[in-house]
This record gives sequence, C-alpha cells and structure tokens, in this order.
Amino acid sequence: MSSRDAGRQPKYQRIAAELRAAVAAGEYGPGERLPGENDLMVAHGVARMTARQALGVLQAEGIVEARKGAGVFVRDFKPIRRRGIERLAHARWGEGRSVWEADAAGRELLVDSVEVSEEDASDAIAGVLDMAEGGGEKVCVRRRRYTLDGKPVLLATSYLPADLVSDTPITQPDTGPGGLYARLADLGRKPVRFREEIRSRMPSADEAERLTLPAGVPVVLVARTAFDAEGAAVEVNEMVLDSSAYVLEYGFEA
Amino acid sequence: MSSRDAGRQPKYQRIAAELRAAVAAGEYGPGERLPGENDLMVAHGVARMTARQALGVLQAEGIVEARKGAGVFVRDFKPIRRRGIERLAHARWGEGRSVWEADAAGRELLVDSVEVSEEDASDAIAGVLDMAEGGGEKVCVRRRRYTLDGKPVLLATSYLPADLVSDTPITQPDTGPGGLYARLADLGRKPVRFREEIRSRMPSADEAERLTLPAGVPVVLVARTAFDAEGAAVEVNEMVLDSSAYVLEYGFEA
DNA sequence: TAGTGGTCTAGACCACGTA
DNA sequence: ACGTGGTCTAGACCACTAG
Repeated sequence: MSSRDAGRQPKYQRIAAELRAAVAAGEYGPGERLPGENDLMVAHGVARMTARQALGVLQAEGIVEARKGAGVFVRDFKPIRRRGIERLAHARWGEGRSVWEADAAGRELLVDSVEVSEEDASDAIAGVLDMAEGGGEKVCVRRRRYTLDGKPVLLATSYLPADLVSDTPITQPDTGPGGLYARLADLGRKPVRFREEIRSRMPSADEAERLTLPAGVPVVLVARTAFDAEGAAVEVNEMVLDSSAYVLEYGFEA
Repeated sequence: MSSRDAGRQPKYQRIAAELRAAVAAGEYGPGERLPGENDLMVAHGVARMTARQALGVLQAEGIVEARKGAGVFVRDFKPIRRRGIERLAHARWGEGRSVWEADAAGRELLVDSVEVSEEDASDAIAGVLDMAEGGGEKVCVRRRRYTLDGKPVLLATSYLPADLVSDTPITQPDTGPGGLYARLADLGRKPVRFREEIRSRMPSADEAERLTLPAGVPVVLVARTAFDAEGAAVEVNEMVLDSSAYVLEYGFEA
C-alpha cells in the first residue's frame, strides 16, 4: 500500500464501498453507467488491477454488470411471480399486497426449445420416482428452456418412468392440449399432490451460459415431485431458475 | 498470451475447468486441499495473478473455499430441511414448542441473539401489514439470529403492528411458551393462513459477515406473511438464509 | 519459521462495442 | 478510431496459519 491505509480496509474494498453507497443512494440508477476502470485509476490513484478488483466486488454482489467494450452498468431487478398453488390448481390464494413486487404484466413466458429422450435413470431420480417392477431403470426425459421477453430464465427437466409413457404424446415434443399432466390423467395417473424442494447456489458454467447469466447471479433450484391418487411419484421436474427473474410464492394453512 | 492458446479459452478458465473436473471426479473430496497458487504457477507456467484468477472462478462458483495462510479447500454441502407445511401446523406450535425448534434434525438450531425495538414501518412493510386506523405507522420489530451447530445460518426479522402487541410478551425478548404465534392467539388474532415469498441473491457485505458466508454462497430470502381468521396480515417475517445450509420444502394439492 | 492466500503495482496486448 | 473491459506478466510486501 503506497500512502495512507484509511481505516484498515483494503483500497479496493473502500472503492467498492463508495460505489455501492452511491448506487444505493440512487446516484446511479438502474441501467446507468458507473465510473470505469480508467476513471477509478485516476480518481483514486490506484493501479488498473486494483480498480478492477473494486468493480469485481460489485459484480460478485450482483449489483452491477460489466459489458465488454461498453462499461459497467447498474443491474435491474424485475422478477416475475411463480405461484406454487395457483399454477397447479384453481384455488385462489393470498389476497393482500405482497412484499416484493413482481409484474408479469404484458411479458411473455415462452418455450424456447424442447428435447425428448430416453435415458438411464440417475440414482437420485430412480430413488424418488416410482418405477414399475422389472421395468428397468429407463426414464423419459423432457428438457425445456423458457424465455421471458426473449431472455432465457428457466431450464426445466422432467423425468417420467419410460414404460409408463411410451407410445403416448409425452414422448413427443408437443404433448398436446393440457400438456404433460393432462396426458398423465389420460393414463389414469393424474397428479393430485405435489412436493417442491428448493435450494439455491451459484450456477455451473453450463447453466450460466444457457441462462445468459452475468456474474453475481445465483440460480434457484426447484425439484417438483408429482404424486398420483395412489401416492405414487409419477414425475420429477428439476428446474433451474434465473434468480433475478423470479419470486416464488407458496401459501398454506395452519 | 505467451505460447499456445489451447482452444480459444483464457488460461485461467482452462485451469479452472481442470480443477473443477478434478473435484467433480472426486480427486479432491469435501474438505480436502487443492493445489494452491504456487502449485498452479509451476504446473501451468503462469503468473501468480493468473493462478489466482483460476481459483477465484471456483470460489465464485461456491465449489471451493480459500482459507488465509492455509490453502484452498473443497466445500461441503450439508443442508437441513425446512418444511413449509408441518412447521406451522398448530399441532406443533400450539403446545409449548416454538416454530423454529421444531425441525432440528439431529443438529441443534439455536437462537443466537434477540433484539426487540419499535420503529417506523418502511413503505414495503406498511403496505403489507394491516395497521389499525390512526394507529400510526409504528411497528414492533423482532430481530433474531439462529445458529446451527454454532454456525449462524439464518437471520429473521419480524414486523408486527405496534399497537396490537404493546403490553404483551411479544415486545419482550422471550415471548413465552409457544412463541410469537401463541401470543397472537392469546390476543384473538391467531394466524391461520400463511404466504411465503422466496427469492435469492448474493448477500450484502453486512449479511455475509453476520452469516459468516464465504465467497460464492448466495442467500435465500423468505418473506412470510401471517394472516388471521379475518384475513388481516398480523405479521411479516423477513428471513435471510445461508443457501448452503437449507433446503426448503413445500407441499400442496391440485 | 516456512508457506499460504490477500493486496498491490506498472506495465502490456487483445476483443469488443459505440460512435 | 477510440475507449471499454478482459487477460496476462513479473515482480513486491503483508497477515495469517500451521507445524
């Protein structure tokens, strides 16, 4: 460190803190450009790598996004709401205003790509899904990607027992009116109960690419298991969500 | 770049990919030490900052954790399960057990610190909570931190209308048997319905410190609103969870 | 005490976006 | 064409942890 230490904090942390405060104070609004590496070098009298490190802190925090050749910009947060109840049932839940705003108004969630294949079940899937006796460990795998206003926001992978769904539209890209669950109903295996397990972590390199995630944006993992009237697990759907695009909502009674 | 480009990828990405694969293949198990900066410099013939950058990638992905003066180690993932339904069933909290103690599966989840105060409601909270007419915008705020096996994993902040809970144990650090919701029941405002909103992002510097989070670990935010029999929102609980410590679970019917 | 990661410098060349 | 962020080098000193 060259001259003063300024409160026992590393220079790059001080610079980061200053920028963070400025963003929080609204000096730089969503989408606006921050001082770049060169600006910070001059303003604080530091080397390029130090200015870079300061900006790296804000990127890792998800506050800011760097665009090559353009600059560093304040990120925006406009999620959509995904309701655990409503989307799979008709019951209306939770009147009253919500804590986080999430407007889906006028924005389109579309399937971007569909891929269907038959594969050997992983141990994790085989352990959850109720496979028929002697039916092997084959599963029908449906991989889809969803985009919101053109931006990919969700990767979904469904697993179903292969012998259950063979020779049905479920093995086709287009499952027909009502979708997957309507076809399961046709088979007399209509899902009536669901369990969703949720966690979060940083994306793998592959996930970051397929969701076009900038640095500092985690993914939310939702694993949904669908049970039929007999309590058999007929489908497992593993979803990977862009955490900056979604607010999940669940309701339940005491 | 000095000699070969090796597939259009930056050196540090190649090194990171190699280490990532090695970890995935089990060459380095949870808790084990990876090659350090010096090792990578020698092995790949790169400068210190480049080796550092490679390790930085794995840290940002949450795969690995650096310990000053010791080395870089593979991180472990041992979450506990938090069930949305069972934990609030009145069969549990109605009879002397508080909400959070309910699911310490073998491991101990303890309250680390409690802080109670009366504050002006933020716009977000005031918009959600049903405040009495003319009762002002004051809210009772209860801040708690929970630790699991000594490690902080959850920050919880409850907001309740101040005029509703004044002169009750809710304004005390210890709310008594059955906890907060039992006291609301005493007031004839027993919560009967709940809504939980969930999102995820990287922690603020403050959150990272209070949860002792290493780099590359996001937080999960859970905002729970409790409604009484009249449908009035009597409590909002904003929680910040260490994402590596929790799996959330919800169940519902079609 | 020896080795580790953390911070920092002062240069360099590149690919990219915007104008 | 110019400025931007992205990558990289070859040094340096420090604080911390472990043996």
